[in-house]
Amino acid sequence: MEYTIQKLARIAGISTRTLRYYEEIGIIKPARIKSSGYRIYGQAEVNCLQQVLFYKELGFKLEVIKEILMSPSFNEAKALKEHHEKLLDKRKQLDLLISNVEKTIALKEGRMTMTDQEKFEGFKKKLIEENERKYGKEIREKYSEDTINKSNEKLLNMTQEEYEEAIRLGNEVTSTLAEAFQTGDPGSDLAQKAADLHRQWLTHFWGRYSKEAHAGLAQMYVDDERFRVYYDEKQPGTAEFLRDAILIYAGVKK
Amino acid sequence: MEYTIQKLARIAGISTRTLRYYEEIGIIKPARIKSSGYRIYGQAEVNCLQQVLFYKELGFKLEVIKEILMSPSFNEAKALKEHHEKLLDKRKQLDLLISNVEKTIALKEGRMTMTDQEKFEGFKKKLIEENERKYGKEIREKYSEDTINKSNEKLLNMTQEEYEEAIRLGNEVTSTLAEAFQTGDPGSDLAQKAADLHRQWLTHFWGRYSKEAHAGLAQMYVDDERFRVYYDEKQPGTAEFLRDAILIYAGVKK
DNA sequence: ATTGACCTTCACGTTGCGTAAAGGTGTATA
DNA sequence: TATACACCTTTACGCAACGTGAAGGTCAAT
Repeated sequence: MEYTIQKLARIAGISTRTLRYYEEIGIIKPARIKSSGYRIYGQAEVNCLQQVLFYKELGFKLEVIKEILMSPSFNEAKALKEHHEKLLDKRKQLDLLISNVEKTIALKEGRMTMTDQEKFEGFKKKLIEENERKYGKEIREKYSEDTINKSNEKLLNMTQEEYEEAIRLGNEVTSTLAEAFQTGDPGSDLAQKAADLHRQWLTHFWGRYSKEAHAGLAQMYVDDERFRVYYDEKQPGTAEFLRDAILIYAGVKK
Repeated sequence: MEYTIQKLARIAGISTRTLRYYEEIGIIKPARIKSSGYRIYGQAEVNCLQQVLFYKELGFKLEVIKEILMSPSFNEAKALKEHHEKLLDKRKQLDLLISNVEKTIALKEGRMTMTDQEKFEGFKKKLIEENERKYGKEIREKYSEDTINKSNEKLLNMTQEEYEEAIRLGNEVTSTLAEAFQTGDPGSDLAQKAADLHRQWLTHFWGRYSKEAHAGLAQMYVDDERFRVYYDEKQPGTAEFLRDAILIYAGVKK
């Protein structure tokens, strides 16, 4: 049986380039070459190629395969064992690498969360300090020490996820409120939704909820200039609107 | 602190070529370049290089390292985990390869020893059969059945190493004998050495040694044409010479 | 004669540098 | 000041095992 280069490549499952390359480095030569220059391979070449591919699958370098196949005196058993040793060394190296990468991942993860934790903790503390500095005295006067302390404590004990949820809720309150403000009606569904969101937001900081406290806070939003500015910033009257919505929500007003 | 390319290479433990290559592929650029064209690196570059080498040790490709270091938004954790996955895949591949090589070694060894064993066993059996066919009757007449059977049994139980040792000894007997034959004196040191080697050779086939049996065998080498031809083949008179040497060695002659 | 599949050689690209070659620069010393 | 010597520069080939064209010739069938 005779094969053209492509036929041999197909039965061997390799490319014609590979066959030409093998010829180039002297591993397999065609049985003969036609006058047209076409390579013609015979059965012997098929067998040889089989051997080559076998050793290649075992990860031998082509130069070594060439040596093995070219000189029958070549100690194949020795070559196999040496190759085996080399592969074991390679695996050792690889294991070391993997272990190092794993260590790095653990370390980075540790440091990341550490860093983030630190940042987060620092952020929360700063928030509380700022609250204290800004509103401390007055709030402690208006609300019981207990409420404030619990609020701060809760803040400090919040996980990052909880914190982010609280922030998200806060933003939702703001946006819903802005939208509801357009209706002009603190009793409207949207305004009541804003009030509800505000309650949810509040419970993230206050341990428990009471209509009275909620209503009281709402009133404070109007009474205290600093809070009022925060809400009125974009739309004057928003603080008052929120207070009314909350009062309705809390059932102290209709 | 400013560094020339070689100084930086030295503190980093790499070559200047490597630094220039890193510059070529856009990983590290010198802080500035002097009018002479000399590259000058600063502290920032030292730090950057440190990062590069760190990732390189973890087996990252330079292109990936570049991405990691160039864009701070790059998800390093993800890159590490992907890399980790790739390394695990690589190890799996390697394990498979090693297992295949091991199987091949076992197979080849198995086949080799099997083949050799088979060859060897067959060879031994043929030897005995031949012995029986050639000399059987007569030898069984001259020596006891017991001696013959024991000899054959011993032959069959010989390991390949023992067998090869016996062959080797046999060859040594022949060569030493040929050399000793030149002296013309069966009592010479060399002839006695040949006799001793012959005894050693003999004990490989006979379980135990006795001067009498040795002397008897020696006599047979002369009396039996077939044995005599074997020894006299290269030098006529060798069989007789060996017999005399053995008789002296065994102490039955002086 | 033309198509379309197949063949040829030549040659560049891949990865991470090693290793020259050919020639300019910096600095210490005779 | 000349010179030696260490250091610098750019350019470019080499490595392993092919992949991937490009440019052009061959074969078999229509």
